[in-house]
Amino acid sequence: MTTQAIRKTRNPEQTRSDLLDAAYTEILESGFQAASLERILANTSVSKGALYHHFGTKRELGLAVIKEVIAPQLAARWFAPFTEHDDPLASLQRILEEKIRTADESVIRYGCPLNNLIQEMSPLDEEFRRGLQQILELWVEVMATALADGQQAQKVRADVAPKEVALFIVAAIEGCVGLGKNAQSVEAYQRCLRQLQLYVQSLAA
Amino acid sequence: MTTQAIRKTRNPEQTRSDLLDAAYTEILESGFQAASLERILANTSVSKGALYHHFGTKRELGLAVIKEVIAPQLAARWFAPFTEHDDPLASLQRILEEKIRTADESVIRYGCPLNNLIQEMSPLDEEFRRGLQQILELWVEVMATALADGQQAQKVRADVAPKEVALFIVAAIEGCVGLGKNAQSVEAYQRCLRQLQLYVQSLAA
DNA sequence: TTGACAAGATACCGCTTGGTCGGTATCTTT
DNA sequence: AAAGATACCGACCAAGCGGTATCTTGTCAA
Repeated sequence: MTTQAIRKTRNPEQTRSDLLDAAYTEILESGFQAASLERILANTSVSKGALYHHFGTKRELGLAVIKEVIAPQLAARWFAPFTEHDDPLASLQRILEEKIRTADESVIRYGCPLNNLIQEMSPLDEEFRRGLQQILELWVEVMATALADGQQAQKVRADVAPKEVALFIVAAIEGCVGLGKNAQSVEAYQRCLRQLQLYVQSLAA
Repeated sequence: MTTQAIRKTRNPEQTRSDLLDAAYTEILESGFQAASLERILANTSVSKGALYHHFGTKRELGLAVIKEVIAPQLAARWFAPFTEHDDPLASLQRILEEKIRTADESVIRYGCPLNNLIQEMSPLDEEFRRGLQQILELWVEVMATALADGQQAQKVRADVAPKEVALFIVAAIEGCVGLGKNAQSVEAYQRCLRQLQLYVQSLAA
């Protein structure tokens, strides 16, 4: 009875990836709970049947976005640069400098996707929380290791506790993004990160 | 036709205040968008008619929660202590110490109501954003003034920029709460605040 | 005592939501 | 080429949502 077939050729991986991308955007704009499947579908021209073929529930889709979109994105933007040099403070300063330089409307408008989901979902869904926590722990660990290495190389003060300081720096970063987001001010975000730079500088041996 | 009248005696102010309290809790637990009016009503035994007599829309209720519940609460817990002494760093250390000492499950579970609403609502509703921003600006201003006073009293390093540092400290606080919340760990929250204490200490003249 | 209005009650509405289901088209395997 | 599995389609559904309309009742000034 039903006439269908808009998608002539099949491409399940592409479909799945399209859904993840659209879901990521929708979640970034509206949060997870308020994210509308209909809107996601409208932005992908994927049918509801296809969606529910790839993901069992909205929740599964959300979890997949965390693992397959947000985690890699943050890894590329924040973790990777640490492995490049042996002076962690210089690396961190460079990362922060880059963030300050490239700060624009889009970052300030929707903030950090990780932080957004933490505030919204971590008290409501244990599996969401674990997914987000995994990213967070990796981030802290990468930074803590870098700081410890820096201590060995005599470039970081001996009295800093790598794990604690790494935790604090991550917290400060998320805080800066959050404040910038509410002020809707790229400049406030930059001023906040500048103070973080000064703090990082104070860790030097 | 309708049999009614559960509330024998009237008390409009009490009703309003009950609604604000219940809405505050519901928003804290579910976020604003996912907050259910029906659930708020169920927790107050107030009727829908009464709710819509006091508040025109759900949105108005949310804005009232920000102005009449969250703002005073934060003022009492974070701003007020500053006015008590002339050494801002000591005041801040004392506040942080207090937060570390009294940190418990409930703080860690739902996080900071201000930060929650910022992440969720500030990109979606300009009036929400302004309401939240007002609280934020007051907070930063109180702290910046205290720092500037501290500089006059030679208790704060002369090279710190009061406004910028105040902004950073607020960001760091929100960040610490956020991380503790996702880790669901009072201890992580405390460790994070301890590093903030060390930072604050480093501002001393 | 009464009239007017504020406060509160409840049934109802349109709409969106996440999710289901029977069916079809394409791809892979044999 | 037949068969079976995978990918996809879209109409449909119950439930919950915020909001409205119409009503009753408590309060208090005149």
